[in-house]
Amino acid sequence: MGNKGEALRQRIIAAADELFYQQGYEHTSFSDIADVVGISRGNFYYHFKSKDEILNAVIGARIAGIEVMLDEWDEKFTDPLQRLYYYIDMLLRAQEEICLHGCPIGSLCTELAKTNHEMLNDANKMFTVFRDWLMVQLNLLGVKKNVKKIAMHFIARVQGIVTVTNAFEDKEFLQQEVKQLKKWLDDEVVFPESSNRQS
Amino acid sequence: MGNKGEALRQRIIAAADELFYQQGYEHTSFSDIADVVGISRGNFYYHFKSKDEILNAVIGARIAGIEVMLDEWDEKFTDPLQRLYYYIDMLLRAQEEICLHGCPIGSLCTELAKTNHEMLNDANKMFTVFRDWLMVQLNLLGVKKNVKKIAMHFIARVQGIVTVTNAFEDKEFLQQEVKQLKKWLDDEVVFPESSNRQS
DNA sequence: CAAACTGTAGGACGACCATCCTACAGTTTC
DNA sequence: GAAACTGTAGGATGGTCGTCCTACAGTTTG
Repeated sequence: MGNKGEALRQRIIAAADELFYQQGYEHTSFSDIADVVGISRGNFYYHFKSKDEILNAVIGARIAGIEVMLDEWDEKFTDPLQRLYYYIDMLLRAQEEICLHGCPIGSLCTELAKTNHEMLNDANKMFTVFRDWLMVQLNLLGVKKNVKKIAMHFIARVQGIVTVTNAFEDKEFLQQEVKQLKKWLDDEVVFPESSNRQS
Repeated sequence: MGNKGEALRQRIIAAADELFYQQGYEHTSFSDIADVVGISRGNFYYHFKSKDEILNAVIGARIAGIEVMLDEWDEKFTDPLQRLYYYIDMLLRAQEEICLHGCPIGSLCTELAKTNHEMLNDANKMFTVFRDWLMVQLNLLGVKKNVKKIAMHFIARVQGIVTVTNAFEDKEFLQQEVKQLKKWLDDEVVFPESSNRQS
């Protein structure tokens, strides 16, 4: 059946996912993953031909995980504005991990860019999934102009908050920025008093 | 005299600085630096006792370099608003490098956080130098409330732009975000129409 | 000139890493 | 029950890394 092998494969991916987030991709060795999963080092090559292949599987799993999560959000909230608030509040819900390890997506992309890794172009698709979802919510809110730009801006705002929070290990900064980001969403995106400021 | 030795020490720091930016700290080996400088590998330990000591020297050199740069900006522009524009335009001036390697400060902090490196608390001082300078300029502009928060917010905005630009290797995104950041500076910080939005 | 110091070179080390290979146990298929 | 396949274990390999050590050339100091 290969059921047992597939289950182990999933456990390897899950362990690698967490370790890549906590320690970074390059800094995580096969031994690290093997220790967590509880299998032998060399046996890895039965499931994955190379370390890059694990990275590829982790990126795929993360993208799938994000899509599932966003579907759940869509079910949980009918109001697109509530969904966007929930997106921002993700920062609060994950504040401990963010303080310690930053953003799983942003920090991986930063690392892959540094090592000139070809898979950067796959990794940044994790952002794209969020972006597309954000665009849908903005559309539902009646935002007509510059929807894609606003969505990308949104993501960049979140990334900035995470980078600085992580660099200073400062949860308070994160908390006050979350408030400000919500205010921006209210004042500048949903109910722009004057003309649309996004140029 | 030790003059020759000191000169070489400076060349090592400069080479390490550039390589750490382009390749990351962990991913840069002694051999890499030695090749660039043109000296033997083992001889490193005459000038630096460990790799961490080079990192320490690089951080120190960067902080000194930033301080010199900001002093030059202060001389070049008398208007604090012009100085802040020039700060934002730094993104445009460095857009090629940002696309390829991100922010020298942000990406280093991200990496050090991942490896639980003690020197993160020294590295984030590079941000602090910018923050303090920003606070001075904001004060000169007559901003009285939340000056520190606005300065940190400023830095986070820049970091977000850099992270996304780097992840997507997208200079156009950087360019449009620069425009938006200037608009924010004008509308929300310098001439806030309604009440001060920074809470 | 001899001794001491400064600076450089390059090899040796032990550790770790990704990868490969072979051996072997368990299951399935014929 | 023999053959084939699935899955696991663990050692071997070759490379790279940070670090250490010794040798040596050049300069300075006595």
